[in-house]
Amino acid sequence: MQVRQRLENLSSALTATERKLCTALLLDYPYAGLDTIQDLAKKTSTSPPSISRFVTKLGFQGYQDFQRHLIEEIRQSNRSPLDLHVGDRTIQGDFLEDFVSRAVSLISASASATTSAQFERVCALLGDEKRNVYLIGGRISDAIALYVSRHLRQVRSGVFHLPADPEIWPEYLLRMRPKDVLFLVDFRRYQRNLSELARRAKEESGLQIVVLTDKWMSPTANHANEVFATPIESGTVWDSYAGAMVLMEAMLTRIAETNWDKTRKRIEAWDSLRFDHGARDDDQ
Amino acid sequence: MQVRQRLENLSSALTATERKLCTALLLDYPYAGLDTIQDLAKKTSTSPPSISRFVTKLGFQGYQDFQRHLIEEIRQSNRSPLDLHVGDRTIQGDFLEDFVSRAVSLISASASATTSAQFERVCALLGDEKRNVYLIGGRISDAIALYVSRHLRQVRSGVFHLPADPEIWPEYLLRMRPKDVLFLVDFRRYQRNLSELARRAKEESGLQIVVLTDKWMSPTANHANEVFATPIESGTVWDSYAGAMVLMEAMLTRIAETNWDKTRKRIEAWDSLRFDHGARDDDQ
DNA sequence: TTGACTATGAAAAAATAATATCAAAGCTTA
DNA sequence: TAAGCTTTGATATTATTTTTTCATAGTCAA
Repeated sequence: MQVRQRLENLSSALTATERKLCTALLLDYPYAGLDTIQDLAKKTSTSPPSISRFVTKLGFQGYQDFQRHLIEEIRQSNRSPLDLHVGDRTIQGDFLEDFVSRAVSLISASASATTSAQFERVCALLGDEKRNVYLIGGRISDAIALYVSRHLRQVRSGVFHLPADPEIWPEYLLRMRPKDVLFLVDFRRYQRNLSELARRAKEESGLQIVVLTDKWMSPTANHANEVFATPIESGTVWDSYAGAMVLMEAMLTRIAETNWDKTRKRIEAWDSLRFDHGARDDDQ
Repeated sequence: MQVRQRLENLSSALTATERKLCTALLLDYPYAGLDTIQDLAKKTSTSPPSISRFVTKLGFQGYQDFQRHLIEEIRQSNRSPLDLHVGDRTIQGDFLEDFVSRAVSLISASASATTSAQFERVCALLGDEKRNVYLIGGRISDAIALYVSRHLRQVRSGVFHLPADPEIWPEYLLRMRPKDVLFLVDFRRYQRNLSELARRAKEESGLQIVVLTDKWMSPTANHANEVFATPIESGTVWDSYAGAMVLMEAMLTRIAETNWDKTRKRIEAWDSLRFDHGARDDDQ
């Protein structure tokens, strides 16, 4: 029987340490198990005895026997590297596997819903340090806005994540200049106050507006210069923002790579200033 | 350099015994070299010292070093499509498309690094309304924690997203009870104050700790009852949290579907209470 | 044929790795 | 809260593996 399967079979009867080991073994399967018992213990912050007991529990004679099995598995599956992956699949509970395949199609779809010209335009816009960037999202989608703003701040200055409270927005509205960019994330159930914000920002300062939304198009999109529309229907009770997330990661990567020299210096400077006890800075 | 290549390079300068070894190694490459030195000696009718000398001659530190190299070669040759990208920084062809294919492999990998039993356990834990849930993440990964907490709050009560400022944490620490759950998101560059938080929370209230991290395992994981380890290497300048994100979405979906009746009622009640001008509530 | 050299493996030594033991810590249950 | 059970890693022990040492056998040139 595959080691992998034994892990799965036993996984309900594992102790905390054993679960840690199980996780580590699966994450870099099957190579993690080819380390010496000491190295593996160190990497997983457990101890050799625990590992020894664990593999016994899995039904092997000992650690070396366990390793021989792993090697044998590799050898067997070598004929087609795909075997390993196919093996992976069957082990997963249906739910996760199923969910992942849906997410994968969403992601592919959201990439193809974006033209590379548009993608490049937005990257250039957000990467342009002469423009301030203001970001905000809806109740849930603000997590994406936060993710983008935290990354963007590592690349450039002039990034402002608007607070949730609309009372404070005017303060930002007053600061916006025509060259600036307002980046809105708004998925369905759209929030009226966001499109209100977009309208007023456009009216008062005429800045560029970029909206990340779904195919039903948030009303915010009416005021937008650029719209990323990503599919979000996962066929489950929640919408999935995975497509949007990957699109944003692609965008952030593009921006950072385009200005890599500057980015690198900025991150280095940033690191040297980090409070090492790790107080996280607030997005103002 | 590949072991194979080293063998070929040296093949003209080999003694009789060494040629025998060379043949045996190539005949069942690379697995023959994964035997113990004694077994290999027996199979090739040579002796351990000869083999030891031979691998030294090939340029390795010793037999174990030689084996490590072989394992690394196998690992390389079984690389997933994702890994193949690593290294070539400059993405040619369509940037987006390429990025997406990397993300897809990350997502599949993070699903296969999680056993369904573990997945179910964590879902049950976070879905259990008798337990309060506290969430927080690192500087960037807090976006994920935020995403999870916003969703979770639609499903159940007793969800608290900790603020970034550690000064305020004690207030939450005092509230934590043994049955509660602390959900931490911490990807590399780990933040010391998060593991400090985990340690103190564990010490003072003995609650359950669930950690979402990467394969290098945040120090936070030492205090954890459950660890989700997801791959994050995108082969670009930033790590990608897409795998983690999808895993979280799967989890949230699972939780919502399990308690669907309650969830539906909760969302309906929530909607009727919404300030329609859409002031977003703060995660306290 | 001899002597100088190399190649080789048996045996011993060393290094390394794995497991058993045990005390302490953690968890459960009454 | 205490007693009893389980889990855990430090330490000690044992087992295994690898390398060194060294004597012998083989090879080649003179």
